[in-house]
Amino acid sequence: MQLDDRKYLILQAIIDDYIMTAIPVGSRTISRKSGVGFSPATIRNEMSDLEELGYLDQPHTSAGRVPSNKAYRLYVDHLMKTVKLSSDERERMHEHLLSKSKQVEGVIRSAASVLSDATKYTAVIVAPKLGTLRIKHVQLVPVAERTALMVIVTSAGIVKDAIIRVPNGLDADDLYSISRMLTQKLADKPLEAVRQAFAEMLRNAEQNRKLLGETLSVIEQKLESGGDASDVIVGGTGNLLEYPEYSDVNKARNFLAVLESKDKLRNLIGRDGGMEISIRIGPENQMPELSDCSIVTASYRVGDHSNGTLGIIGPTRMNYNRVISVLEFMGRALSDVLSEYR
Amino acid sequence: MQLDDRKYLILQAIIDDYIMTAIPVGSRTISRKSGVGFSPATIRNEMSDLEELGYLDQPHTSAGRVPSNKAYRLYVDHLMKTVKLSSDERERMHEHLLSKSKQVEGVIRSAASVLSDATKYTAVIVAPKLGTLRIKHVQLVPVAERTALMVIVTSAGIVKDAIIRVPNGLDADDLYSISRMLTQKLADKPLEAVRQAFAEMLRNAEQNRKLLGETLSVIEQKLESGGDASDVIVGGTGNLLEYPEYSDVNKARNFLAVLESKDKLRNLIGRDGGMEISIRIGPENQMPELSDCSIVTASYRVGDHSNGTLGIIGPTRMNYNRVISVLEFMGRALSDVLSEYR
DNA sequence: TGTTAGCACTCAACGCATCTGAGTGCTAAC
DNA sequence: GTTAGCACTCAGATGCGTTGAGTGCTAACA
Repeated sequence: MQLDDRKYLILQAIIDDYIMTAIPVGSRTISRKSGVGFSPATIRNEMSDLEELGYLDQPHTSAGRVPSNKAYRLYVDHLMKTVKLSSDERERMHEHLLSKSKQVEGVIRSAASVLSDATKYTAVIVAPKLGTLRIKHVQLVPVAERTALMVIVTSAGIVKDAIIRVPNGLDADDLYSISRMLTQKLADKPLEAVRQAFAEMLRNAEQNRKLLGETLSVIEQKLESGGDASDVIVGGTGNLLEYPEYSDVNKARNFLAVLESKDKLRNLIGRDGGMEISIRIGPENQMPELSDCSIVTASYRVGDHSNGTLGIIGPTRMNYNRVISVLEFMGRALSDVLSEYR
Repeated sequence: MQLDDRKYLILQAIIDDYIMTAIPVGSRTISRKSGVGFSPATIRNEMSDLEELGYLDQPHTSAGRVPSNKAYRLYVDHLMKTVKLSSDERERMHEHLLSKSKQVEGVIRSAASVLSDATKYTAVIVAPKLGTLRIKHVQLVPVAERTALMVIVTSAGIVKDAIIRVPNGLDADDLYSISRMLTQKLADKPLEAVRQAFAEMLRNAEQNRKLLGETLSVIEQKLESGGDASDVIVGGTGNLLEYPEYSDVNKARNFLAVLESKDKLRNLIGRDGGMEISIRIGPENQMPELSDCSIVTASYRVGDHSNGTLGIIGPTRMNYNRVISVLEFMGRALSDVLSEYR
């Protein structure tokens, strides 16, 4: 059996309706819709076919039909018609995005809150991986006896820090000159070159080998690691509770637990860096806790080589349409705002 | 009517029971408890008195009694017997606290997760206000045309940054020397002295007045403002859903909304800096959304003058006892770990 | 005089039967 | 190929009696 135009039409109508109402859709409902000129009986026949083809599920005999994940996949790939955001709304979002700023993290936070407000789902934004950025400045600041804080500033205006131990007998001035040396050697280099510079420095170092060694290993670790908890920012945590599919407290708790483990989230959201828009529906996101959620992600650019990810997590029956528009817009807006800082 | 020993005993028994079960307590239940040698009838009389005195409420005629906020207040002030944490448990918490570290923020995050795990409620930790810390280092790093990132490192190893505009004609070297100057003038000064130093610098500055002006105003703003969103860290968001009082989705959503607005949270948790342990029960915390929550806070020290706050938010029938023990312990532990960095 | 047994009373919660209506599948007519 | 008609299904709402934990009151007891 093949999908003809009428089947597409009906499937689309069902999905559109279910996305809005979350209640199983009956043949009468579809029949009444403008644009569909068939009687309930005809629709029923088609629905029966669609169910056999795996696009619809029926919770129980006397209920309407519910789109399957396969149906959503078809929907986002072919059926969905895209809508544009009103310029008014774009305006508002852009404004809100700039409202706090002054800090990269602040901008990202604003973005998360704009995203979640605009979509009514949960927003997650992952900062670009340090390893893909370039170092701008390294500074060792003595904070206590034999302890210093290492601050790394990257090209995107992202700042990372770590506490390191300092060997005896090094005073503030020593740390300053080491900082200057590190900055000179490492500035504007991509990760590969940084590693090379490390090796060279260690070879040539007559004194302070130990400190240099530790410093470099911390930097390397920062650059290579996926990132830390502050790189993942979540907005609209509570939004999911709006939806009937999460009125089950247990489900809600599972969901919140995922939102708290930033590492999982980073893997989930941050993984597809390159693509424009990525949509994962239900089980496609490989995570049993989120098997009835969909995740839509886009990316934003920071500088030339590096990008972060912004994403929306919502029920599989989410308003893909709108979510995609919002994500596309915010991806661009965020890129613009952040490259101002670069 | 006065509270005699027996009334205290019974009230305590009722509260203890209700804290554990969350179901209204009947006279039989109390009568059966070891330590209370009276028949249900006697208990009933006493309960009736306690209700008249405002310590107990009755959801409906044929239900047991529930402690009122007044009762909880009496409980935490006089009735509650404190328990000690097992050394085993202390050990485990301390270990977990050190597990990530390397960064002040990382330690605080760990602390939040330890707190929420240990209590099964929601934990909030507020970093010390910048204004109470001392500046260790100021650095202006050029990140783009006419734009620089200002990084401020404080004595506690806390790092803040902000984007600032740079007037035309200043190159990296200029920014470096200005950084050095700022660091020299501002290092180790408390807020008052910093302000004075500002004034003096501005008076003497022949060139770069504009940049200096902006820089200083940003620093001042950072020092005086309550802080930004990253200063408030929440753990165990989902824990509250464990409790029957939050099985109402609406309540849960309200609660989550409060946890998302970091400003409100900071006001709520960070307000009583000085006191050892502060307990606010229900309406005492002046926030309608949290009128059936209790908030218990303690503080941790960073350096000599400065302290942050750590707190637990839970239902009014929370296990005050345990929460207090855990907060006291973690307050000390956090102070210890963070002063290592100082 | 304080304590307790006894008893009638209350009322949320539970189980159970019934009703309702949205929805289906099938058949026969158009 | 489409549709009207009809019997059938079944979750969810509604109504109702039962249950049992809990109370308050009274009278007897130590």
